[in-house]
Amino acid sequence: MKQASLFDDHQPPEKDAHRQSPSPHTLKELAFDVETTGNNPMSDSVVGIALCRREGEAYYVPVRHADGPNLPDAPEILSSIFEDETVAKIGHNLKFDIFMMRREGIEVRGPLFDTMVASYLLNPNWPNHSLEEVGLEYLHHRKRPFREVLGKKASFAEVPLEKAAPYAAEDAELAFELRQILFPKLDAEGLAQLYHEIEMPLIRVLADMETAGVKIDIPLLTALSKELERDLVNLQTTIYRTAGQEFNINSPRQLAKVLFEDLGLKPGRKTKTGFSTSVDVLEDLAHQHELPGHILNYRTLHKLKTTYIDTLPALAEPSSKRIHTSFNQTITATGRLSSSDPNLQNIPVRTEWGTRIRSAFIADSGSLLLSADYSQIELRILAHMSGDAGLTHAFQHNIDVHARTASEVFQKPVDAVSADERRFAKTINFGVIYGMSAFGLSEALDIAPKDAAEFIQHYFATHSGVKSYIEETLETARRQGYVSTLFGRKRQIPDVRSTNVTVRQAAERVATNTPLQGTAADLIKIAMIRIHDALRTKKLTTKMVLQIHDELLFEVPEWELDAVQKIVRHEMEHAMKLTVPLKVDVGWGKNWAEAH
DNA sequence: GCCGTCACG
DNA sequence: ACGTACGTGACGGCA
Repeated sequence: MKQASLFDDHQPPEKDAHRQSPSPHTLKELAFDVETTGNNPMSDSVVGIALCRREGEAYYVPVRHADGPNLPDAPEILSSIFEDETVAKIGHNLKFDIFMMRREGIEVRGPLFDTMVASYLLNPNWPNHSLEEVGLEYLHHRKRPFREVLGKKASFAEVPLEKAAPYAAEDAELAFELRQILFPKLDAEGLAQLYHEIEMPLIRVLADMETAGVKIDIPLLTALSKELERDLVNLQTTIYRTAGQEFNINSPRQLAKVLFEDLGLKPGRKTKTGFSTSVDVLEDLAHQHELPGHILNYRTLHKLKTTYIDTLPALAEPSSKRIHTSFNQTITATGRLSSSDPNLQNIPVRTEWGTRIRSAFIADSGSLLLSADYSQIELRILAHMSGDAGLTHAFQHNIDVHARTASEVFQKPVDAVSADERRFAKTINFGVIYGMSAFGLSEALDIAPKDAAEFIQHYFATHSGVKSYIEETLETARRQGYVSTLFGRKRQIPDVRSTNVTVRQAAERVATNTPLQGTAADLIKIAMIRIHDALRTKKLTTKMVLQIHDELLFEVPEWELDAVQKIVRHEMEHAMKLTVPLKVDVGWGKNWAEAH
């Protein structure tokens, strides 16, 4: 690849070298890449910006290099280009670039073409859609490692310009060339609509969510930490006394030795490395000995303390007390988002301690947190996609779907279903979504595999629509090698053709689950885009702050509560027109625990 | 850097 | 006989 830049001749640039750039108004498409001091959008700053408008012609505009010239009027030039709605912006991971440009006071406007997201839609199974990987795959271009360019310098700003400029220019040109390759592929794969109508608009929504962040109550977490520390010390003493020795409770290996060698308890499952000490094993052992119960308590509290209570305050912005997660758009194989650094999609909820931790997620003064979550979204999608008569009828008439499943599986009137039978049915309904096996269901219900097989048989006997839907999905997967969501998102599942039974059955569960989980992901993404739009159009200052797969969390000024509640409910319930209604539960309060 | 474990949907 | 529910991310231990 030709690397053209303003500084190809390795001469220091003229003071107004950037004026060699063509007039922004002649550009219709612009590939760009922002070079930064690091990769933390909250704390790092822009070093320079690479631009490419045609093959073999890339420019680098230094902004904050140690060796200058750092073009004093670059911001005006750049904003006139980047804020031009008629210029499509091409980049690899545009969310990051949008962030960094915002930090420079420049809003990236116009249509987006993100080559990282394009690569993700083409193959969501890939673990890594970095520019290095994607460039290698589609352009057979081996990118020079950033580490190598950085050398011993602490920041890209200290890399000499004659070295920095060609490197940066290459990134912008790579994005430009990837766009030429990936655009036709998206079209050919039927992914263009999903890309342009969902994934690209979503980038700005996610950027705004990450910028907003969510406020935490640090004094509350500090108090919880102290209380938890006392409990843990007490538990540790109890554990050492009960075990008759001191050991590292957090070491599965040392724990296994204590339980299965020193105390002689009967081991359950084995892992690759030794006997398992996981929760289901310890629960069984708790019938034989006092120790496993204490270990389980210790593990739970230790997990909550180290992962959440002690970690979150350190990650908050000191001035605002807000936490800014990353919402990753190109990670999951099904189309869901993921959240990291920190993960705010796995904040505890199921226990009393979970509630206490959620009460530390708070709204700013004068505002409330509003939570809106889809009720049984994947089962409703299953009803729609399968056309199963019973499931569809239940949702259309707002009937308790788990009780109804119980009545059919246990062959008794809905009114006669016991709480236990309903719980069983709920697990079975989850099992259907996961592509259940008799073994998996037996583990989940703690019953014999034979009995689980019987439940499954009863289930499919009374849900012929679901049965044939799953059979057709698997047949389609075998024929075309992939499965699709309602909105056309694809996931390749080559292993459905494997001759290895275990591998094939695992692939079949994936093939069953992916259209359901993936359609739910499409649906909430549509809702997020429309809500984001509606909030802006109506000039509301409410901020969307979190997405947790089937739930959206908003920070709402009190006087906007009524209006926002209506918008959120409407957009979530009408994101797609299905044969069954979508139901959304809305709640609000001063903290996340109250909002639920 | 991998493993086991466990937090969530 | 095998070895199994679907999708994630983060922690501590250990090599």
